[in-house]
Parts: sequence; structure tokens; C-alpha cells
Amino acid sequence: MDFAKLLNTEQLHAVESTEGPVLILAGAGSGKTRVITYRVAHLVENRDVRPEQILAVTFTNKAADQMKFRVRNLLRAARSGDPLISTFHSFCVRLLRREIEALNYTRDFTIYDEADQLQVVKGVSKDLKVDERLVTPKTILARISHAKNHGKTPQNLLDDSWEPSWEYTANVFNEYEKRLKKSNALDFDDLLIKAVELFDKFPPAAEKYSTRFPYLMVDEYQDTNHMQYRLVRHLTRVHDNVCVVGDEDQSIYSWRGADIQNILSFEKDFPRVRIIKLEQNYRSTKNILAAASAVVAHNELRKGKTLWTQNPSGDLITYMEATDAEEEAMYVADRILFHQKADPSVRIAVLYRTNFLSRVLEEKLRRYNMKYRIVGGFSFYERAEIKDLISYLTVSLNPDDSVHLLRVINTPPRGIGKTTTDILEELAVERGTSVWGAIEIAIEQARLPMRTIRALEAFHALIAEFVRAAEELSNSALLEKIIAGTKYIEMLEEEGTEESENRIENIRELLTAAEESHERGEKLREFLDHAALVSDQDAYDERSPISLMTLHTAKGLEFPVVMITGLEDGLFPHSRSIMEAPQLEEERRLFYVGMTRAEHKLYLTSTRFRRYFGNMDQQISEPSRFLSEIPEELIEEVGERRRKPAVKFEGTSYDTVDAVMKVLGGAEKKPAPSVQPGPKKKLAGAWVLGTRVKHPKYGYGTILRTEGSGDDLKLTVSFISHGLKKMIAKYAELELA
DNA sequence: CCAGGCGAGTTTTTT
DNA sequence: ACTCGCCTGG
Repeated sequence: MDFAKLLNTEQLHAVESTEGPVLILAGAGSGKTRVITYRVAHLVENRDVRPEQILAVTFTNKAADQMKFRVRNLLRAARSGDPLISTFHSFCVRLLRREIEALNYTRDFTIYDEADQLQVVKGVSKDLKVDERLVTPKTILARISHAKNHGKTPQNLLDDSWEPSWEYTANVFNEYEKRLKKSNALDFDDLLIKAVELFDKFPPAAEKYSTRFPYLMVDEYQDTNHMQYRLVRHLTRVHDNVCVVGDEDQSIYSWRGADIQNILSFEKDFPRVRIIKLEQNYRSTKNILAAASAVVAHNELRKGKTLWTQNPSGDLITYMEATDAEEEAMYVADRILFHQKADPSVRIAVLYRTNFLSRVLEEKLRRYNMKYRIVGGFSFYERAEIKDLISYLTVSLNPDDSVHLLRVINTPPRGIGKTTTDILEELAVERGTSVWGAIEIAIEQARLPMRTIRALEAFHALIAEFVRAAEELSNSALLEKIIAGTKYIEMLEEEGTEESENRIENIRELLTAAEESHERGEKLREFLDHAALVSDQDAYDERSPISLMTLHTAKGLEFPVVMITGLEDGLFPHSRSIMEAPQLEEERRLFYVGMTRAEHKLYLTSTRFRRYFGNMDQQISEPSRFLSEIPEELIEEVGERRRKPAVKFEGTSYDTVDAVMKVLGGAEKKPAPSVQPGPKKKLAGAWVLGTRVKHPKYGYGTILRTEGSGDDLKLTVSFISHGLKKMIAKYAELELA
């Protein structure tokens, strides 16, 4: 196979450097996936490596699937096998399903997702009487996860504890680990940790797998955390043919434990390393690339690359400042229609920092009957009815899994209420058993009301029957048995709401998924592993013309047209990130990632007013500081400018109230009259949220609040040098500034 | 035991 | 606005 014509010099170099450690610093849009897939093909076709000797690790299933697809197309048919292309987590699950007995777990362990973990933490917190005003279960879980990923024990936390909440954390952590063990369950972090532990304790196992995969590739290396790093070290125990690909400018997962140091110090870990920089961008126009590069250049923590492109300059970047989220959404809809008119097959991405921003966008797009797809948010497998049925399936393989057993113990209602489950949980802790074990003890002792015992017996028999059935039935047949045995659909039918109709529909979809998995020859275990490890990102459908997603989810994707919304200080960069320089840099990288998704056209939008919780007060927002980091000559600004009043009109006080209502997002929906302000300095009706004003004594300020109307209109103004002042509009000698 | 009502807290990003 | 946990009355 001859790659020379298909690749540039650096890419070719990367593909042909097959022996020894290689670090590929691949800038955005530099053909990274191309290099990886060609490198696999090169190994197989030209270096006589058998496909199954190659292991390629990615972060998302989506990336893995995509890579598999491309490799398969590249390799000639009728090969002995396929390379193993997998996510870190799936790889570990496969490994542990074979080897975990060495660590005193059974191979039937269950995987706990975040919701499951939270259930455990909540339960433990309650039992240990943790003061929830000091630390929420969520915070505790975050701390536990952080500790685990950094190899810390509960004792370590206790030793380092400097205030009560950390003591609570350490104690909950301790009990949390016990309960997971008792449930024969591993959380997401454990999947990596136990794999590393296995290799640490049993070097021959590490050697076995290192030998089995003489060629290792890791994608998105900048996102690896400490455990993933150690796993890579183990897998390179008997060789050092490791090729990692990454871009420190796209490191956006430090909050999840990703250690940017892994890529920055790869050279130290593998001294023989060859470093190859891919700096030619094939994706974006010159203007987009220049703007993105200018932004990320503000970061200190980087190796520094200079991306360049032969692509045309293209359009300027368009910036639009909207009054509020509604107007922003209108603009998004308008631009989508505009681009679709020009090219019906255009693909457009609408990106935002946080999931809740999708709501307004969705509403508008739906109202205009535009076909869009939302990627992320809650996935199919997070829906209550799906989680319930998955829980039944899970319990059918591992009834000791207490979290999932408790989830379904009274769903549908069968007379086992809170009192009973509390007793069972207590009993389980007392006897050092699972809840399943506790049920058996309770039945035997019969110290509960007769009615409860009967209910428990019935439940026990039901689950026992599912356990038996799991051994002989196919995935879909077992699922059908569960649905029938629990009368789950009957329960939903009784509700008779539109919502419950939907749920039934979802269940049918799950049945189809189970059937398909059965046809692929998968066992129940594999079906459940898949369900546990699918992620939001995997839901992305590249055929969809309009995709809505967070910036994080957009990583790795590209679109002809990209719109980044909500570019407001406090939202993006997020308020929790602006205090610390490293975190602010990560936000900037996130912006960089977003910008570099665009091929031809990039839109940036922000709003002057943003509503945060429900219908509560709107907050005035400043444009994101990142906007000013883009060279002015690369941006064109459309719409009203911030310096002008938010809503422009002259008129009666009735109109004033009306306009205020609109700005406040009140019920009145009729459009505000938009008459340009005259040359007059004073405008009776222009006192609207966000208007910049000048006061003879206090100087310049911004209107933060309005109350009343007409002559009674009261204003709260924030003055730059005099702080907040409340005044009556009629008497205050205010001018528009 | 359970349904329905009430109040609090919520929204950073996710394998 | 929305969800979730807690409380109350049947």
C-alpha cells in the first residue's frame, strides 16, 4: 500500500514510525484520525503485523466505532482478525471479566454508573448521619472519585482532613467501598483502578497482555488520567511500541482527573520518543483558524504549535449580541434557515457551555418545525423505565447488587415500602450481607408483619425465577418475561397519560435493542455492559442536519457551520472557573475546541439578559472576555450594539411597562415597537433594564431593576463609582449614556 | 403503604 | 421551571 500520495510529509512520517515510542502532537483538524487509521493499515499491510496484535484505545465508543469502520475499509478483506479498537473503559471491562477473580471479585460484577454511585453515597451518608448542610452527597462523591483516581485511601483522606466535612467524606468513602464490594459492583473509576491493581499485583498478567498487543495506540492522550497512564505503562511492559496522539490545546477534562502533565511529560517517560507535530489544518478557513489560534495563544500552559492552512480566507466570523435568550434562539433559527436555503444538505452545529441552554433553543426550533437532534442531555439509558428494566436484568445476573435490587424492589408497587427497605438495609449492614441476603434472613426470622413477609416472599420468588431464566433465555426473551412477570407495562397503562405512552414506546425500543443484541450473538452480560458504557456522545448522528450539543460533546467532530451560543462572562467562561488561572485556561481551550469545529462559517452569540432559574430575575450579562481575544479585523458584528438601550422606543408609560415585561420575560408576548431613538438626550420611556445612563452627581451607571410605571417608575441603578442607588425616574436627572 | 402537596435547591463540563 | 425529598392524611 502506498501512502505517500495520500499524506503530507509529517503525516507520512507519523504513519511510518511504527517502532518505539511516538508522540504525535496533532493540532485541530490536522488529519489525526486519518493518521491513526493509516498507521494501523500500514502495520498490517507493510510490516506484517497481525491485526489482532494491535490495540488502539480511544475515549468514546463513537470514536472507537468510527475508527473501526475506517480501518475495516482500509484493510483488505479476508483478514485473520480485527485490531482491538476500544475505549479505556470497555477494554478494562473485557480484561476484568476474564481476570478479576484474582482480586476476589466474581466475574459477574455489576457496573455502577454515576446515578448508582450517588444512591450508595446517599445511603451511607444517611446511615453515618452526615450533616448534609456541610457536604452534599454529590460533593462527597466527587471527592471520593478524585481520591480514587489519585490512589488515595479513606485513611489518607482522614489524615489530611482539616475540617469536619473531610472527615465525613473519609468515613463515607470507607463504607462506600465496602458496600460496593458487598454488591459485587465496580464503579466507573474502579474499572480502571482494578485493571491497574491486577497488573500491579500480578506482573505476569501485565506481561501477558503487553505481549499480546505489541503495538499500542492511544488517542486523545491529553485527556488521560493517572490510572489510564499507569495502564499504558503496564501495557508497554515488554515493548515500547506506543504511539500516543494528542493536543494539549484541546485538553478539556481536567475536572475529571485528566492530567495534562501526561502529555507534557511523555518525553520523560519514554526517552527514545520521536515527536511529530501535525500543524497543517485541513478543516477550517484561514479566518477561523487565525481567530482560534489568537484565542488559545493567551494560554501559558502549552507546548505551542503554529497551525496553518492552505484553505481560503473565507467569511468573517459573525458576532451577534441578542437582547435575551429568545432573541438569540430566533437568530440561531434564522441563520439555520439561511444556510439551508443556500445548501439544503448543510450540516450545522449549535454549541453551548451548559446543557440547560439547550431548552430555549429547542423550543424555538421546534416551533419553526425545524428538524434538529440534541446530542447528550439524558440518554436513552438514563430514562427511569429503562433503568428499571435494566436493573431487573442486572439483578437477574447478580441479585447481590443492592443498588439495583432496591431500585426495583417496589417498582411496580408491591407493598414493600420504605419502612421495610430501611429494615432490610439495616439488617444487611448488621449481618454483613447484601440486601438480597437480608431478604432471605427476614423471611426466615419472620419478625416482620405477616403482610410484609408475604410481599417479600413473592418478590424473592419473582427474582429467583428471573435468575433461573437468565441462564436459559435469550436477552429479549428474558426481558419479555420480566415485563410480564412484573406487570410493568400494565402499571404504565393504568397511568394512561401521554407520558406513560412514551414510556411504553421506550420499552419497546429497549426490547428491539435486546433482540438486536441477541442477533449479534451477545450474552446478557455483554448487553448490560454495553448499556452501562454507552455515553451521550455516542448518540451523535452525522446525518443529522442540525445538532445541538455542549462544547465538550462536540470535541472530535466537524461541521461546515458552527454557532457558539451563550458567550457571556460567568457562563462561558463559567463563573466557577474564572477565579483560578488554570481553570480559566481550560475554559479558553474549550472555546478553542468549539471554534475549530467550524469548517466554513462560525457564528458567536451572546445575550444581554440571561434568565437562570426559572422565571426568577434576569441577570445582566457581560460579553465573554474571550470575545475580545479575537482580533477585531476577523469579526463582523451584527444586530444592535450594547451601548444603545436594550429596547428602543418612544411612547406612553404603558409601552414602558410592556417593554419591561418583555425584557423580564413576562407573559406579554407582543413585539415591542422598535422606533429608533431620536437625537434627544432625554427619553421618557427608555428606562429599561440594562440601559446605560449618566447622572449629574453619580456619573455613569446601568439600570438593574425597574419597579412601577409611569410617574411612579422607580429605578435601581448601579453606578460605576457610587454603587447601587434607587431613584424615581421622574425626578432623577438621568440621561442616556 | 402510598398519593399528593409543599418547600428547597438547582445548572458545568462526562467516560 | 423543574426535580427531589419530606410530610401528611387516608
